[in-house]
This record gives sequence, C-alpha cells and structure tokens, in this order.
Amino acid sequence: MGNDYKQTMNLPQTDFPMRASLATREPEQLRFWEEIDVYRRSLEVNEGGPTFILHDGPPYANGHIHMGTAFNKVFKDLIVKYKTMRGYWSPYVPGWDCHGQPIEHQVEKNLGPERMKTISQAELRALCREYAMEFVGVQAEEFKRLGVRGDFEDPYLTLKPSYEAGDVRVFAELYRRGMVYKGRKPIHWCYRCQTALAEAEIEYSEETSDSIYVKFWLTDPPPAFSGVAEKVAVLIWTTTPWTLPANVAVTLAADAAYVGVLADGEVLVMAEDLVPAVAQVAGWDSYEVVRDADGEPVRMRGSELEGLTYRLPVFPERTGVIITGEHVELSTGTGAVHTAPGHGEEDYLVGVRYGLPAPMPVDDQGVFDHGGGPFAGLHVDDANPVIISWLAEQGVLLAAGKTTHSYPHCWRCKKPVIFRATEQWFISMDKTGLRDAALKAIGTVEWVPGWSVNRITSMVADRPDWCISRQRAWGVPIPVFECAACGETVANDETFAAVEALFATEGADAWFTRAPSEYLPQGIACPRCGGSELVPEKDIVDVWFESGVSHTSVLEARDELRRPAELYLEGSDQHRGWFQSSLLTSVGAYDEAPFRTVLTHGFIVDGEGRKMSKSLGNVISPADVVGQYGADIIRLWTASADYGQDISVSSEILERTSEAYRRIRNTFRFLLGNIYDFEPGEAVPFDRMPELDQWAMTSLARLVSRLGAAYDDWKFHQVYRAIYDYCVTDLSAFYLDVLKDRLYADEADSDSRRSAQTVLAEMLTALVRMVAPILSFTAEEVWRFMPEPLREGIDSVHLAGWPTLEVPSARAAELTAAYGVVLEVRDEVMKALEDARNAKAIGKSQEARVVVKAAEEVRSVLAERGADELAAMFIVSAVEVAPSADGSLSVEVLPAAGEKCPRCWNYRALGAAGLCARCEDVVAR
RNA sequence: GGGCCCAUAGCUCAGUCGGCUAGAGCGCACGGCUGAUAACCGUGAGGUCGGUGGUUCGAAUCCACCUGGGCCCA
Repeated sequence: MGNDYKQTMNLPQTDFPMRASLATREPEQLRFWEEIDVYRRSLEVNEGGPTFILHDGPPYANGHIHMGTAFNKVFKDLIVKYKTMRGYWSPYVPGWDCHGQPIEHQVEKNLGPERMKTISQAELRALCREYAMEFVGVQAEEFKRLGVRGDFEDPYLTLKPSYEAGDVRVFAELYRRGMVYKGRKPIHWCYRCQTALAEAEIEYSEETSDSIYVKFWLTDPPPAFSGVAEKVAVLIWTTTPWTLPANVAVTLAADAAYVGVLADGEVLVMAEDLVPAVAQVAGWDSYEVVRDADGEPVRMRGSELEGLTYRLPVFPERTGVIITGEHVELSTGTGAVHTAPGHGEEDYLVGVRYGLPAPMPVDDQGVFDHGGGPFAGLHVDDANPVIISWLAEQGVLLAAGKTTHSYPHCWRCKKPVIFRATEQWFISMDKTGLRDAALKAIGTVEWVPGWSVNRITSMVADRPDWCISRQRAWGVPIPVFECAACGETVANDETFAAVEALFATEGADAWFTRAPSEYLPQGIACPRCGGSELVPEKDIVDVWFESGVSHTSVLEARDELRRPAELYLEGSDQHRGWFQSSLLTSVGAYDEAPFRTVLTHGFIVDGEGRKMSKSLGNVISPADVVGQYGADIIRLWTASADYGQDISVSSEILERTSEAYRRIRNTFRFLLGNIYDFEPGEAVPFDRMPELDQWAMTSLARLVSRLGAAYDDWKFHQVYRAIYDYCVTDLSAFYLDVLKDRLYADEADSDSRRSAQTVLAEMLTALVRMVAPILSFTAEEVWRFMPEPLREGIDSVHLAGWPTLEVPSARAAELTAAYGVVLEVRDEVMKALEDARNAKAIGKSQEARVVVKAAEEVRSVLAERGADELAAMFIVSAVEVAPSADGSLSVEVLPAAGEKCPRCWNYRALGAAGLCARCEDVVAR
C-alpha cells in the first residue's frame, strides 16, 4: 500500500536508544569522563572567568551514603555544573569528616574489651585512620556513581596533616584574641571505666533509685510565712542524694504558685499543685496551708521567692540561693529542684546563667574528696544510705522512699554513670564580643530560604559558650601544654608555631608519640613558675571545631580555592552544626563570615512525610535507586523537589520521576532522529523561516532566559518544571506534532524542511546544555549521538557552555501574542475533533476539516496566519474561518474533502499520479 | 516542654497587594493513531486549599488555636 512511498519519506533516523538502561549505560559515561578528565577540563575551559566556589561540607566517613547525602551532593553538583556552563571557574573539592567518637567507638567495638586494654593510643589512632579511609573510599565511589564531579583525586580530609595544621592556626588565633578559656562542665562519667562518655555511648534503662524529700532552712523567710512558725524551709525532692554535697541553689518555676504548708510546727514551701502528693508521701495526718487575713492561701510565684537564701543541707554554715529556671517539673516532686551545677546539664546551664559555682567533690574513681565534708572518703555507690540517715539525724529529711526511672548507663560496663563536672576548654561567646560580631556577620550573608536567617540568628543569640574539648583519642589535640610543676597552661606564639609545623609535617599523631622537647624551641618555660617540663594537653578538640575551620584548612590552604566561599549548602540541621562552627571560628579569627550565601535544604522523608528509619521500614537507599532506575533519576528527583521544605521519596515518586525522564529522553530522541541529514551550513536564517518556526524559536529563547533566571535564583524545581513542561506542552503536543508532515513529507532539501531542522537543531543544542547539570549522564549520551558539526568539536556537553539565542524582540512579542490566540482556538478544535471521534465520524484528525466561528478580534489573528497554515497547526485537512453570531468561539467538524494521499496521508485533491500536489512534486524529483 | 519551619487534586509543583466557577503536567479512565511505536496525540473525571474559630463586603492567601510532620534544643 502506502508503504511503497515510505522510501520517499524522510522518516526519523537515530541510534539513540529509546530505552535508557541507565543502570548499565551510566558507567560508560563515567569512564568517558575519567578518560578525558572532565573535572580538570571543566576548569580549563573557564580559566580566567569569574570564580564561583561552592565549599563542600564534609560528610562523616562512616557507613554508606543515604538518600540525604545523595540529595545534598547531587544538589551541589548541579549548581557547580550550572555555574561551569555559565562560564564560572568553579572548582569543587569534596571533603570528609574523619575524626570523632563514632569511628573511635566502632573501632573499639571491633577490637573488643580485651584488646582495648592492651592497645596504645597511637595504635588505636592508626586503626581509626584505617577505618575512616575505608569509608572515604566507599563514599567517594558512591558519589562518583551519582555523577558528582570534583577533585576526588585529592579531596580534603580532616585527618590530613595540612588540615590538622589549620586547626592549630585557628585555635592559636582565637587563643591570642582571648576567646579561649578553661572552665568546668558536667559530663557523663563512668568511674568504673574511668572515662568520659559521649551521648551516643549512653544507654538508658530503668533503674530503682532513692527518692527523698529534704528541708532546706531559709535564712530570711518571707514575712507571710515566718510569722506562722519559727522554722521555714523550702522542700526539695531528689533521686540522687549523693549530689547534695554539691548543692548550691534551689530552682523554682518562675510562674508557678508556691505556698507554705504548716505541718509539725514547721512551714515547708512547695508548689501548690503538689501539696496533696507531698502530704501523702510525708504521711501527714493533718496539715494546713498558710493563709492570709482573708483566709486565702498565701501564694507566691517562684519569681517572687527568687533571691532568698537557705542553709546548705550538708554545710549549714554556708548558704545557697533560690533561683528560677524553665526545667522545673510540676508533675512530680515539690516544684523545688535541688541544683548542683557540677552534677547535671540543666543545673549547669542555669548555674552559668546565675554565675553560680560548680563544686565537684567527687574524684575520677567516684570517691568524695574533702569537698564532700562529712562524707569525704566515701564512694558514691555507698553514699546514699549514709547521706539519708545523716539527713534524718539533722532533722531535715521529710520522707524517703524508692522510685524507678530512666537512668543513663555506660555502654561498656552497663552500670549507671554519673554526671560530673570536669575541666574543659571553651570558646567564650561574650568575653571578646564574639556573639555580637557573629550576629553582625550573619547580616552580611544571604540566607536561602529566607527563614534560615532567623534560625541561625536565634541559635547564635542563645547558645552558651562553646565547649571545644573532648576526652577522646581519635582527633586533633588541643594544642597547648601544661606546666608539670604548677599546672599552668603554657601556650604562646612560639609553641603554636612549633605545633603547627609539627602537625603540618607529621600530622597530629606526633603529639602522642613525640616529647615536647623534640619539637618545641629551646627555652620555653612556664610563665608562672618558670618550670620547663611541659605536658601536652590530653584532650582533643570537638569535631565541629575541626570541620568548622575548613575555611582555613581548605579554602585558604588550597591554591584553587579562597575564603570566603560563594556558597555553603547543607541540610537545615547544620544551623546548629557546620554553618555555626564555620561562622564562629571565621568571625573569631578573621572578623568575617566564611560564606557569602548559605543555602539550606530540608530533610529526606518518606511519601507520608515521615523520617526514614529502619524501624518504620521506609528506608530507600540511593544504591538501590541507582540500580533500578539510574543516577539520572536521582538527579532529576533532586532537581524536581522544592528543597525549602522536607523532601519526599517513595516508590511512587521515583516512578513518576522516571516517567518524566522518559518523556524528556524521547523528546531528545525525536530531535536527534530528525536532524540526521542536517548540516549547519543548510540552516535557514530566522527572517526566512516560516512563521511557526519563528514562534518556536521565540518560545525556545523564552525558555533559555527563564531557565537561566531560575537557576540563578536557586529555584531548581522551577528549572525542572520549565524543561518538562516545554518538552510536553510546547514541543510534543504542539510544535513537533505539527512539524511531522513537513519533516517527513516535504522534499528533504527544501527550505521548509531545512527551516524546521534548523529549529530542531537549535532546540537540541540548547536543551542538551541546559539539562546537562541535572541529567548529566543522559545529556552526555545525547551529545555523543548528535551530528558531529553540531558538537562544534567539543568532547563533552559539560564543556559546551550555556546556549545563546537571539530572537528579535519586537517579532517575539508579536508572535507570542498571536500564538496565544491560535493555541486557544486549537484547544477548541481539539475538543470538537474529540466529539467527532466519539461519534465515530472521524479517526485521525486529518480526516476532518473544520469551520471555526469566532469574534472579529480572533478572526483577524487567524486570518493573518492563513487557512493552510491553520490546517497544518490543527493537523486537519482544511480550516475555514467564519463570523460567529454572538461573538463566542465554536468549531464545526466536517468530513475532509478530497482523498487520502497514499504518501503523506493527508486528505487532498489527488492528481494524475494518485498523489497530492505536494507529494507528486516531491516524488517527481 | 522550647525555637525555627512545613501542610493546595493519587504524585510533583503554580497560585504577586486577600477579589472571576483554585491552575499545570504526570498518573488514572476513555478514545485515537500505528511513519517518535515498550512511543506519540486527544478528551475526561479527580481538590470542603490539614482542622476549628476570627478579621473582612470577600481568605488557599491575614490572625489565633488545634492536628499531623520535619530539623534543632531541652
């Protein structure tokens, strides 16, 4: 049949596969990029261009990457690639956070308790390094598989000597500026294992404890109570009697009502709500609440009692003070909390606020020293019964019982741990105005999305001093010394310089294997006692401090980078973490923020918006997605999400993303298939193109500028949206569909077909570049299937730059307006054709001719296009435009006149050869 | 418990200073085509804009509270 004519048609030809098979094909692109060293080349092409530095926040070198890390890295990658396309010199140096408790903990678990006992710190550190390096390797491969481009040959690692030297440099500067001080802070301590424990090493379980109610005698009771009885006490409740020797304050709830209860001839002050419960525990047969002249209970708010003093229970010759705090519970106890800043986190924080001392009478072994007064020499394990009976003897114990509650235990020995204040190193927020300077620096930075600035501001405004020391093995030491003779800290420009040099050449390991005399200059002595024997500080630095100094260890240290960076980009948790530690160390050392813009994204959650967890069974791993769908699907998903909120992944979302991908891929395939015989020399200039092609060029130009704006504005989901809608709506559903007749049936070398191909080539070369930052693999694949001349001798799409497209603006505006009308009419025509199809009047639209009745304004626009052009655009055999009686738009569908041309399948009057005039003409040649 | 934030069709997103019957694409249903064919085209059905109350002539949009969710802290 018509197949005879098939050979005379210009049907699409391309080897570009319809099916992506990304999981198997992507590795080929990876090898290609490796071969041509695309990262290096991406810098070379923009040598001398403006610089854009996205500074990578280091993930922790432990375990495989998850969806969150994948999202974050791909997000960064598409920004770097976009900037590269726009001509920016944009190096990307990935980094890893290699020190810290989780790795040390894991290594310790692998070793087991027996070997741990015999291993040296140096050996332990070597094992930790090995462990970290293994996962740096694992994650680097996983990132590369996602298409992430960067200097994976030479990433930055917090365990490298050059990095560790930067830790010293920043610490030294902060120290010189007087921001670093030594103070005390309570930490979890296991006296059996003789070690500090991190929060992650604590296991909580139920524990039965003593529960006692103790009277603290007020020295100057409020008159309302003191008139009633001679002795007035504030009644506290505690489950840790052994912490009473360290008591310095009682904390009340500022807004709660407190009353005096008269029982056994004494007034006991407690929260009104808790009086009945206390009466029951105390076993009072009768009691009364102190009342005023009107018979109303005397109520005082916690804040009114603030400032009163009382005699310490264990040291009656000293006094404590009543304060208020937010952590006071009014569901149990008395509403008055025994406060020992040396023994509790909340107590410590409230103590800092009130400037209270933090006595710590318990030593490393858990034994009271002389600070324990009458209990000196007693072990805390044995102390409770002794203290309780002592309190009873003193007449201050109201009641004693037992209670069960959740209590922290050591992960190693499984025994209860204690909270114990120890010497720690701090960075002061206020001594030298760091807080104010940081807040000021926040104002110089662009925070995206906008609410981000509120979050960082309130966190910096409210945070306590930064405790930067850890009692650990795997990290960078606090680079100071202690005088062996008098305990004074020894640290000055000379020692810092020597330590920095030591770390730079041998790494921080040397701190643990070399004696200070080997690397410190001669003559360093204790400024207080003149002692010359110096002991290196045992504590290491908080890992947040380490990663925080990357502005120095990486941005400053590496030739291709500089401080400040244009962009930091991390999840919203980093307001507390890296954004802040980077900001504080940079402002502290250099008086300025290390970044110009900070971009924050939400967290990855499941389809219901819940976080992913093993227990919920909703975890999706990037490796599985790459295996099933391919990295480009992860990349497309990354771009499609509005990162300002939490980002969902589910199998449905991935399925949808994958369908969208196929749509884009097929658009590329169609474009490639129709330019197989096109040479750029045959391009038709804009002003000689048919109007429809001019419109297509206009809409492409609009897309180019819209995408540029969306990318520049960090609105990547709009980029995705615009590309996708363009492929579906502008191209597939309209322009490309309309073009088929011209492409397939017109003479191969005709101006009309060459014009169409000119447009398709423009679309292809522009789209492939604009999509490359996102669909990095597919774009590269498309690039390799493009006709050689269109590639302009460029190996990789990633080196091809951003498209430039000029369309006369007056003509563009004219066409945009006119085609708005045409497309509206087209919609109506489609509806009418569908009705006809449903009535079995027609099958394909060419079988119909239509009569469009419209108002004058519409008719004039249509008339300008011409009936033939309208028929082509509506894909019908003929269009007739007629006035409409009421001005409304309506469409009448009639059978096509003429017969089906066996070559082009349009309904036309057929000539002698049995073909339509156009086809007859084409075949004749 | 506190701070910051989120909530529009099954999915991903639009909805400017509050103002026509809340939009798009996908998916779905139905149909067409068989020269983009494990493609392509068309039509259609889907939403009490998380809930309640308030401000207003009028609220998806402003306010309060609640519910659910996220991050951080406690």
